[in-house]
Amino acid sequence: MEEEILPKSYQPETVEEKWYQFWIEKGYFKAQAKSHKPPFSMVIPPPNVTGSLHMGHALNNTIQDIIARYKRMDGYNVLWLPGTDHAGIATQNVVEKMIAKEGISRHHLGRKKFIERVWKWKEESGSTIINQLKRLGASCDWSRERFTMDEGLSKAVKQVFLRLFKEGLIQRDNRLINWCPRCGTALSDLEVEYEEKNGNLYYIKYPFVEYPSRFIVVATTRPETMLGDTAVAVNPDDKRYKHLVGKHVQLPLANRQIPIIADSMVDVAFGTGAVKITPAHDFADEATGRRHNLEFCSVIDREGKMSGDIPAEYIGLNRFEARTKIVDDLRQQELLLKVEAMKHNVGHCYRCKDVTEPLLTLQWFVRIKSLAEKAIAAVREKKIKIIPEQWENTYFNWMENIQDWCISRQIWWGHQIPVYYCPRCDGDKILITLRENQADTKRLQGNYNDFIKEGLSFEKIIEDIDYYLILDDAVPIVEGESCKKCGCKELIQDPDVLDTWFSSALWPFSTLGWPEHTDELKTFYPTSVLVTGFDILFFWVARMIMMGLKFMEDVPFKDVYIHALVRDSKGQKMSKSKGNVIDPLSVIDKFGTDSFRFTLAALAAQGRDVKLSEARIEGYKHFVNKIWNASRFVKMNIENYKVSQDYEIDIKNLHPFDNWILTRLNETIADVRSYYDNYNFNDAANAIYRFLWNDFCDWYIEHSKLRANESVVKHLLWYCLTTSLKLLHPIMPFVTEEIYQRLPHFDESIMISNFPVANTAFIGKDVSNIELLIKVIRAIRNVRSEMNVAPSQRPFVTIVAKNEGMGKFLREVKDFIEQLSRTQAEFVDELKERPASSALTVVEGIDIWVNLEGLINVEDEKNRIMKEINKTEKDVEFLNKKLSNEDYLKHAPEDVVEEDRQKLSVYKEKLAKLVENLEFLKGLK
RNA sequence: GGGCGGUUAGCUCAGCGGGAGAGCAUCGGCCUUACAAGCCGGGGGUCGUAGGUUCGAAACCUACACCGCCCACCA
Repeated sequence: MEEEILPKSYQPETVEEKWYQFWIEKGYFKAQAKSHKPPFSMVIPPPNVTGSLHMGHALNNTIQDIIARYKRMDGYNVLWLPGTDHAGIATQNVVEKMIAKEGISRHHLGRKKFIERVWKWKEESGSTIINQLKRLGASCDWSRERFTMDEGLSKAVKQVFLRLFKEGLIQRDNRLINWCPRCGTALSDLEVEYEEKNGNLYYIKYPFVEYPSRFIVVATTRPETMLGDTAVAVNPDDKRYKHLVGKHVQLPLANRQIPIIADSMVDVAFGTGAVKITPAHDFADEATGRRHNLEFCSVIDREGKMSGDIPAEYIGLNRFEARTKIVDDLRQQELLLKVEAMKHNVGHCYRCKDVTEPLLTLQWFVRIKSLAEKAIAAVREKKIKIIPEQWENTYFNWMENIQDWCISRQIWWGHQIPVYYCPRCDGDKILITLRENQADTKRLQGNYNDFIKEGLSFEKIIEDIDYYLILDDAVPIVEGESCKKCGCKELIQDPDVLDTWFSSALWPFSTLGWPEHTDELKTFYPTSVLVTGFDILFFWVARMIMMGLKFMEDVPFKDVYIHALVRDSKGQKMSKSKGNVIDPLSVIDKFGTDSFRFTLAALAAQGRDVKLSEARIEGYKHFVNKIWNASRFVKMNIENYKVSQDYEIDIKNLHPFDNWILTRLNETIADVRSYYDNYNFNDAANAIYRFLWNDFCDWYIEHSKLRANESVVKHLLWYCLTTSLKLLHPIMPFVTEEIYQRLPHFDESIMISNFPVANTAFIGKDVSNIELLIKVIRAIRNVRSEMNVAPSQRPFVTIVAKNEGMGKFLREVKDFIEQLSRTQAEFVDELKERPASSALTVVEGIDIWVNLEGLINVEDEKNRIMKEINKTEKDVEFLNKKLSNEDYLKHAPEDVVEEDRQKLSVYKEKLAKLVENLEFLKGLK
């Protein structure tokens, strides 16, 4: 069964790979689509398929693995479904950079070849992060690994798009959107990061048409957009400008005339109180423009260059060059009044950090309001619990102010929008072609079903829509499909792809086989918990809730556990540019996976960022080693003992130490269970740490050296260790398995053993006797240390205690006192005469005299006892004061007061003895 | 501008109405036959500031300060 003696220290590298393979081979990670066990499911937040593991992943997946392993041991049919995300823009950018090294761009390759290239890269690098997750110990059901662009998920995406479209929830529209000139695509509002930058506020003079020598002055941070101005706005209540509303000004440089309009959006106090309005390049101005029916004049193109109906000298300049030139030109024409430095927020692309540009373009949008309302309700009604709860506010705040979601991206890597256009037909009025296979149609539920029952009614509803939409389902659309109007077969698919987060939003049900009605969906949806960082609360979590409610008519998960960010030891965000990135894999190599995982768990307090340092991980490596050595001890001590699972402990006649350790163990089990259940992983980690180290090792093992031949001790050494290993296994899977296998064990693996259940007989049991014993031993050790008694010395101690109650108990455990305090003890009922040259310490009314003969002088003892007197005096003073306060006695609960009274009498007694002893010492000279 | 978190020992944090805690670091003593990656012991804090509630506040309330996030169309 188990091997010989354990090596002196734990070597992670030799065991981790071995056990991971073992678990996989045994199929422990696999979930059952149908099972008599209760289901428990999680879907992994899919990492970027071409990415590699960073600290955020490590924390995220460690937490999920802790939950998965705990629940599995606790009897659940656990599905932890893994997978990766195609990560549209991010992946495309990576591959573009790669081919740029070969001197080519994606446009050289063409769409088809480029996408082939990306797939190739995906095939090459896609396993990197999966393998890294495996090194972390992640117990995902790898047989169910999914990818957001695999066949099944693509089908789900198309279904969802079609249905949302048919319900009018997806629309195509010409609106102002955030555009990244570098990536060449539209972005959703969320994909723009605002950063405060130093900029200028330029005051520009716009001459009146009727009085060219007079001006209205506008202030702007973006003078280059003035070429697209179509109005100047003032506040209707602004007395300075009231009379000018309706007049026209000459737009400098552009040679156009634009009106002065009144709009309450204008802040009278800011700048000059007159605002240039550029509806095609500013979100606020867009709204104003729509309110006033202004012209939308685009002057910046998709590459961020000046274009459109503007003077030739500006055409082709990039935005920033144009700004410089326009300011110069204005200055030359004396139209620039002044320039003030000003900080303002500048939007950046979250993928490439280029400055984003509001552009007017034709895009696809999800009308999200109605979806959001249901998603808000689900959280309000606690159908979904967000943990920690404080995030609910953030969620509500965002959801209640949600804007339509721009889902089209002008890139190539992703789910191409399943919409087709007929190149021959009249551009603006086209029919819809819809095709689905019959089986699918039958399966669809609810409104949708009714909706498409008759092709006619559907066409009627959408007859005003000006494009073709075809569900590219089982059969490729290009083959055999034709335009219903002109019959042409050369339909062109919309070139845009969907926002990556569109497919991610379907993840909890698309990965379970939707739109098929699978056993997996039935068993595992809704999933039990989603574990994620707060940074994708809006990107992902909120959208999953909306889509889940819409298409599954149920929440996608019951709990959302939101964990913190991993930062460096100074609390700074880890980033490549700062050079403070700690690579999880190198940490694993250096310290082992278990110490790393334990560190993450121990630091992952709810609502706090994780400040990670290598020193910390190294510290917990010591803990791993401590467990290892405790196991060595246990193993050596049970060598010739046959461990039995059925060992019956005689609860009524337990040795006090056994009673104590079992009480501590069971309390720990109950605590750890509750901590795991409530996502308090740091508390769980600390509780196990304390039990194993401070209780089991420091006291139980140490005391057991005196009882080494008792079978109950052998049993309990094995039992307590094995049980705490099980508690720890979710956090430290490898070392716990290694030790479990080397000790006598009754399951094939610790992974499939039952998670410990607390024996209620030991919860809250009175163990004050051992607690007193520990205090006595500590007090003696304290005296020894303070008086510099060498550890090799075994002084006599005289303990004054009647042979009844606690005194009797202490007499019974004399051997342990002697062993653990390294003394020779004698007990007396009362002192006949003061022991010579001894130091006195008092514990709960029990006098303990440590004989220091030949070891110490009187002066040292005087000093020591003075210190103890001072401390005790303070205690007495404090309690006296408290107990003489009438208000306290009147208001405080009985038991609190009673406790204080008892404490006071104990302290007073102690003080009297100490003082008496001091007086004696003084008399000695 | 709105919102959320934080401020407790040198460091990282727990405590969230009844005498200030842990780990690490530090100091002193130990190679005591599981473990020096260890054992034993010590020192160290007017719990950000100012008010308030209370018999009693690190904890609850109100302001303020500083740090960190998130959201927002002051150009």
